Amino acid sequence: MLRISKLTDYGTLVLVHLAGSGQGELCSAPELAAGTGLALPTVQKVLKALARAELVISTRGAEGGYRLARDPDDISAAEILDALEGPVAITECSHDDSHCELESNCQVGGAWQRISRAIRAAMTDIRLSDLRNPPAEFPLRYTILSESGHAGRAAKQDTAG
Amino acid sequence: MLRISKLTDYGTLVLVHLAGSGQGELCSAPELAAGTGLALPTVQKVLKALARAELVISTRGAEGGYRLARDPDDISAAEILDALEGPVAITECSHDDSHCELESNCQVGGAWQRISRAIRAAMTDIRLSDLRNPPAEFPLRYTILSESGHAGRAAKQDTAG
DNA sequence: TGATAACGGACTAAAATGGTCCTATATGAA
DNA sequence: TTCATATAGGACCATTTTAGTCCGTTATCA
Repeated sequence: MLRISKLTDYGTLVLVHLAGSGQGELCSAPELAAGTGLALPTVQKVLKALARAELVISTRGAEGGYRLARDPDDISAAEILDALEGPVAITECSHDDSHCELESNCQVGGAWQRISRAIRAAMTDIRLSDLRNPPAEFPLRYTILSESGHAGRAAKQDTAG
Repeated sequence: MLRISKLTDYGTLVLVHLAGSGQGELCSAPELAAGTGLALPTVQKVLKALARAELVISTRGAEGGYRLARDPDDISAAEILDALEGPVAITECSHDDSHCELESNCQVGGAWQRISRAIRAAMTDIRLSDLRNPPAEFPLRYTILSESGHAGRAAKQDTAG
């Protein structure tokens, strides 16, 4: 369905929250969980990934927590995606050794690549700082691309109530 | 991982093959399976979805088969995706009745929407006719968006050998 | 009437995802 | 030193999604 995972969505939420707390400000995972309304374990998982990707910087120990590694203007949606769901691939193909077995028939590869690049370009253009302003003109429920269907964010965690 | 499914990939392959066979030309599923190197059941499944989406037109009975419903220039990658993996959503959210529970915290929705739109625009620009020319400058194995990783098309079907 | 082919759906196995939890390590304060 | 708090890095399982196959039915042509 070409959808981003919930983890990525949560991660964005967390990053937005972090961006709203001042650059040098430390936020602990429990604080962020409370602030975003997400479950603590989930927030912890997301933060670990973000820290590994060096989008946030962690401080261990009591009074520890997380802060943004860079200016919100310097973090792109593409990076968030990379951090939370790995590199963005369009077609799944061969491993490192051999080419795809259909190669002779495979006239499509380059085209999906063009699509991929366009997607990535679009995501690189969007910065974390852009994500902070809630564009009120959007009903929020429709995060869908095509004409039918619906989307939105549903949290099942009990802490979300 | 923001990847398209294999079915979509296969479908594109089939459509490209169909586009290469002349507009009015009928191709049966077995023919297309042989032509693309994909397993017959898979090709059948893909063709059913494409027929339902009216990207191809089917003719039943002996001597039956499939042909493109429109000019290859009139079929976009976005339509292929819609046909084979449903509408393209970015965040999964609430169902029809209620908004997402995080709505008050959810400052992100609109932004993912912008990304979605950019993605869709990119995919609408790419036409089936574009997919036919194998851009030789691409090594074909790298259908990946970001700097690391690899991609390609791997067929495990025995008919692909 | 029989062969061929699409149609619609069910079904299973494998993989990805979502979410939680556990142990180890680091830090600050009593 | 010891305790409380936090991050780090996994393991773990339930659920969902995806991939792929197969079945019975319907339609068309020879």
